[in-house]
Amino acid sequence: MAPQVGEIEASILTAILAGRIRPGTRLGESQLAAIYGVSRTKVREALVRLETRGVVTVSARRGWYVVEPSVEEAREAFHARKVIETGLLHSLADASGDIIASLRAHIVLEEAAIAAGDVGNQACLLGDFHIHLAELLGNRVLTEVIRDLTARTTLVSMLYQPREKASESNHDHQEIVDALERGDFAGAARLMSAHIDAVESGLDLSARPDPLELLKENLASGVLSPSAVPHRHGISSPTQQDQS
Amino acid sequence: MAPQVGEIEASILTAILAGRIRPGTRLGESQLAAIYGVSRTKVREALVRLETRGVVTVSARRGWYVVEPSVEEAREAFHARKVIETGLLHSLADASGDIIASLRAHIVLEEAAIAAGDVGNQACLLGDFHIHLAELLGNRVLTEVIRDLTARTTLVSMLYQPREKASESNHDHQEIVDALERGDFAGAARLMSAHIDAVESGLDLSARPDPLELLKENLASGVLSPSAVPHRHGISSPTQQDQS
DNA sequence: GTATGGTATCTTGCATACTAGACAGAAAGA
DNA sequence: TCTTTCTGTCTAGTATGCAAGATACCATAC
Repeated sequence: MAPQVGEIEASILTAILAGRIRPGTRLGESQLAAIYGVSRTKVREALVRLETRGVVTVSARRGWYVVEPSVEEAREAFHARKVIETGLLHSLADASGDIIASLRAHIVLEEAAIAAGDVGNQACLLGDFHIHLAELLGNRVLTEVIRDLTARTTLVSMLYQPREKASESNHDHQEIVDALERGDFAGAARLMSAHIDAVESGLDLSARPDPLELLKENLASGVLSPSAVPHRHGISSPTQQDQS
Repeated sequence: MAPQVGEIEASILTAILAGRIRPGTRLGESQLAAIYGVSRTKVREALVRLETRGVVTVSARRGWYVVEPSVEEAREAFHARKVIETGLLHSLADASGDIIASLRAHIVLEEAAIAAGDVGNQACLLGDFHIHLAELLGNRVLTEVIRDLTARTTLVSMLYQPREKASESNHDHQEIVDALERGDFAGAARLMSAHIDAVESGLDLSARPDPLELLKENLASGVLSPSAVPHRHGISSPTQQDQS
């Protein structure tokens, strides 16, 4: 009946990655403890682990929140992914037929989710492609790293992107697998780099500036006229997100 | 007086990386709690964080141990480092004079530690070079990743290498910085790859086979004569290491 | 009507108490 | 003397209780 720490961790993580919990959402220890039917200790351990993975943060005596990556962090995460994933493809010597088949099967899943319009599942699956790719290449350490980085960029997408250009990503994935099948690993790496760039540039990294940054701008603009105060944004409160 | 969780985490980690605590050493919760003068809760959180970083493992109801990476894990860690660090160097567009100067200063520190014969400090500094390099390139996410991977390979070195060929590594580092100074990033990446390969191949990855493997060999050799049982190895007990 | 100050409540932070399981050593039987 | 079983002790796992602090709300004064 009582779930393990790992299960709680996974449950929270998938809820976040599927978009059921938005960045900035507060995750109260007692709340979660009640939901999972365990004591706060277990919940705490799960949250600590998610913190080391860069998915949640704790603010002392205020609570746990799903991270809202800054523009800077977003750029770094994308850059990190580009470095690692292209490096991985470059280091490849061969790709067995099994791997190609497995990746193609995954792409079919993506297409199905896109056709069904299942947004949460879409985001999950599109991220999973990269994790799946790393898994198939057999290095568990790198897989772990890519898994966490993908989680981060998925969070970034949620914050800065109105909606994911799912079919474009899906198309990119297909091209990458095509290149792999041809044995053109350098080409695959190039496509991967372009793909991650495309996802990043598809975001509106200026759409959601730091509240502090916004304030500073307003203060710098001389007289603080009432109309300059951005009432309608209301981004200073982490809990303002509706969680419907 | 009472140290923070982060301080405890760092303290344990540096002790491990400096070789003061050997792989396989047991880390009892109550023991550590007494040492740091805090309750088990804090120690536990520190250990959980170190676990997610791949430095310690917990065996259910038996205790926490400094990880003893298997040969497989060792290979994966080195491969991961090669992929990431060469990818990082490849993605480089320029290297400012400040960075070069900072790296050269670090290399001087390495030389000093080698000259002084300070083995623990040597291992630390040689690993730090890579972390320092990542830091200077300005991506904190990648730096974190490289930091953890370096910790892993340092552990591997402790297990499988009688002693680090410190001066060779130091020489490699110099060559990498030279290449960076010339703006030859592809060359630097090539040197880095060779360097990591050299460190890996310098290890005796067959020196410390799995206890299970050893047992299997002995069982396969027909009659289990008493002399065939490797008493003097005693690798089944994680606490047999002297901790002088 | 607005601003300010105080209080009440809710949050994590930390320590302690308790539980269950694993291991080791002793004792009993073969 | 060797093997097996049982029991005591030590371990992490978990829950709970209390304390410190931050936020939010309400009352009061201007």
